[in-house]
Amino acid sequence: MNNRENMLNVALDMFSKRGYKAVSVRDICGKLKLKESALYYHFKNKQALLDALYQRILDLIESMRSSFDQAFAMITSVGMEEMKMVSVSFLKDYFCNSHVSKFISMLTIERLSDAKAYRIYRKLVYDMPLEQCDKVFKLMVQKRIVKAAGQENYSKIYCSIIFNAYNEHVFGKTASTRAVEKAVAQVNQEIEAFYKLIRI
Amino acid sequence: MNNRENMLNVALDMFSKRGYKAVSVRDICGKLKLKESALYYHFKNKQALLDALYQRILDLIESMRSSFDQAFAMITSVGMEEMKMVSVSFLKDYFCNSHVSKFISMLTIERLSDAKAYRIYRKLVYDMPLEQCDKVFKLMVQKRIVKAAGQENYSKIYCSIIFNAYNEHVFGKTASTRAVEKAVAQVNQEIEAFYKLIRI
DNA sequence: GTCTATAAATGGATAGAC
DNA sequence: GTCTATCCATTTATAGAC
Repeated sequence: MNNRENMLNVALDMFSKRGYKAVSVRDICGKLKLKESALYYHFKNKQALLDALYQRILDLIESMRSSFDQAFAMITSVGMEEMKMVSVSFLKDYFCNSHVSKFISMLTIERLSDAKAYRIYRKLVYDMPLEQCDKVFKLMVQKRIVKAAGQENYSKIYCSIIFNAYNEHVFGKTASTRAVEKAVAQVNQEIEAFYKLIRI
Repeated sequence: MNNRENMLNVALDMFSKRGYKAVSVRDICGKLKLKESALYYHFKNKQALLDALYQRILDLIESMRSSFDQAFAMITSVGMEEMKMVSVSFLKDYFCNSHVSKFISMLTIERLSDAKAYRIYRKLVYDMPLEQCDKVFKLMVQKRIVKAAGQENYSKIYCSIIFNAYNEHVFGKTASTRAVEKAVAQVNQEIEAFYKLIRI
């Protein structure tokens, strides 16, 4: 029953659907069945609520980076089945993670008018995924699993496929399993097609 | 000096940056150097302004569909250079078109809480592009330019590449030529890589 | 078609009691 | 930590003059 936590969770949920500016402190407190003054006890003002959420994402990104690195250290080879498994996990555990998904929605709105949100969005959606993919494809080229020619484009195309499936089927939907399954099916199919094109 | 037009243009510009709810009628009229009552002469209320914009996009989509169809009717063959040209034109004239680009931004925000915006967004960003691409790839398979195996995934992957380049470099930026050039460079490179993978 | 003036609602934020 | 009560700015929208 930590209300500070609740406030952050409810705020994230509402900001992710309508955007920071469009959600009032009254709205948030209404859902929490608390008065505004209760919220102002925990946060200096409305902006501080948003800043606290930004800090949470940054922490989350770092913790994901280290789990990624740990998992990668144990990889020895990547065939088609492994690649499909990794892709689906990437989609499900990263993009579709209920927290991450809400952050992406919120940042999608805020980045248009907030430079800080823009930087965090890029980190979460482009820089981090691309960085990890590059490591995997480099390994695959080294092991002579995929063609060396055109390797500098693999990560971008690969990430495009996954992010696009997320965007098309899951983005903005309230954690619908149906939507996730659709995205997974699309990723499985397209990643298989892509793998067949690049393998030696 | 048609003020109704100006109102729509300014509203679109502001909605695309901050979202419908976060922009006040005062903001819009401030930029127009008009009083709110002037706006309420042309539009029943704030919502009517948004509805008029939605109608504009729907009209724009239809007009684009017919230009696309006309251009397609004249195509006889598609080699690598043609494919790159079409891709760049797709990116520049469609997604980066200053009007379309603002609509995409606005709809990106509104679709999260507005079912109508969601439908229009899908039409503009997924359905229309995919529909056109399918026609081109079918022709390419028929002419034995690209491999038949995996053809059902070509359009999705192709559109992912282009939309992702748009999203990464252009989305949300105020019509920066620099940003467009970056996206064009990325598309050129990735589409070439993709073409080499699928050609016979 | 646009202006001034103003109503009515909503939103951010604080003081002080419990 | 939360509540009641309240303040003041912002916002949507309208009436009536020009």
